[in-house]
Amino acid sequence: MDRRGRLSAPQRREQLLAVAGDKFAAHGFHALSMEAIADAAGVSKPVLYQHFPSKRALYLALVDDAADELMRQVTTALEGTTDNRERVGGAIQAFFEFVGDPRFRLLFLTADSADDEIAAKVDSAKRGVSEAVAKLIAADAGLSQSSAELLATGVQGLAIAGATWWVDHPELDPEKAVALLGRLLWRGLGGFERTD
Amino acid sequence: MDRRGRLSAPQRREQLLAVAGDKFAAHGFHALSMEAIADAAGVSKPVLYQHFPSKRALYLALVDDAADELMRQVTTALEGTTDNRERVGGAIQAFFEFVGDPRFRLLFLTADSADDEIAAKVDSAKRGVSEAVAKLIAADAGLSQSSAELLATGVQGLAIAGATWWVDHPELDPEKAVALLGRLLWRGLGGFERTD
DNA sequence: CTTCGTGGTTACCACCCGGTAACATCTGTG
DNA sequence: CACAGATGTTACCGGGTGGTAACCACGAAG
Repeated sequence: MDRRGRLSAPQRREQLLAVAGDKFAAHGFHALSMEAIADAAGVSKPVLYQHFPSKRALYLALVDDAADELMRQVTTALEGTTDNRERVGGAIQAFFEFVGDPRFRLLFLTADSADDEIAAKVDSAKRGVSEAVAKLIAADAGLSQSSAELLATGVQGLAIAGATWWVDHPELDPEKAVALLGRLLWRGLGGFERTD
Repeated sequence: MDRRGRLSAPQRREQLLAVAGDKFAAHGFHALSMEAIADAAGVSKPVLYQHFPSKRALYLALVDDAADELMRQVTTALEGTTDNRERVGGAIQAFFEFVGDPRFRLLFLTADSADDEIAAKVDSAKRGVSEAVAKLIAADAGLSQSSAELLATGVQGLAIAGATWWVDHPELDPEKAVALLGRLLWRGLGGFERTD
């Protein structure tokens, strides 16, 4: 096979995507140079350009990938049941599972308007998720489309914030964290008052 | 007075801060050059360096400013009443009012890890707000410190997401939007289900 | 009218970074 | 072996950007 670190084209491409995802998530689009990515992958710059025509194209490939993956996980969670209380918990859990993936940060933590095209793609990815949630809310709560979108966007924001907080505070049991956020979303803060 | 666009040092400094805040909010840290800021202010680059020793220093000044202002508005809203239901509405309204300020985006939309020092400052600003909320939650709900922090972070995420969504959808009456999010936070999604 | 402080400009440097051309090295197959 | 094709590397270019040195213009005071 391939001794001395040489990889086949598809393998190399996968590795580069993985490394680039990691690094972009950690440093953001502008702060990370193509040479840094190449170095991190143990390879030289032209190899990178052999697989991706430009820095933007590389980033876009990662964003596309992340958007698909997130959408898959969320819709799976939402379609897994018809009970809305369960849907809430399932969707939050989907975010908790996805938050370990560096691509998550690419979508939600890197608001860095790297480029108009990139920003548009990130936005559309977010909108995809929140619209799926908004449809359910609009249907089951009888709210207007825009009201439901507002709530869905808020819910998504809560899930993102909660999940990313948990990454930095793993001392809290993830199941408990999901349960807490689920209870907050379903019963509201009022449900926590005077629970003694 | 001074004709021909010449400003006194303090006036110029204020103007530069305002312009830089606007532009940084729109483009992010890395994508915006010092020359672009100077141009937008109708002035040449060295003038900028006359007032701020470096690009980072300029950005940090803006972040500090934004953090103070946000903290002031939120604590005002939280201290204005002892009724938690009112506190929720007030805090959300504070975010809606602050969201028009370009400095808001500096804190919440520009996760662009521009620099370790900057990232630390942005994080501590966010934490200041969420800890204020967490204290109230911990006190009134009898939850552990970490659980309360998780919920507070989630609440903050919801408020940010809701407020920024509204900026792009001004067709929804802001008072109605605040009321909807407040109801969601207080009563939960369960409170929206059709009861007919 | 000179002089001095202050607000401003032009022109430049050094460096970094995206992207490319030319060259080198390995592997499989007749 | 020969050689063809794919995998990688060194070395470079051109443009943009943070930051600076040197110089200019105006107004007030003696």
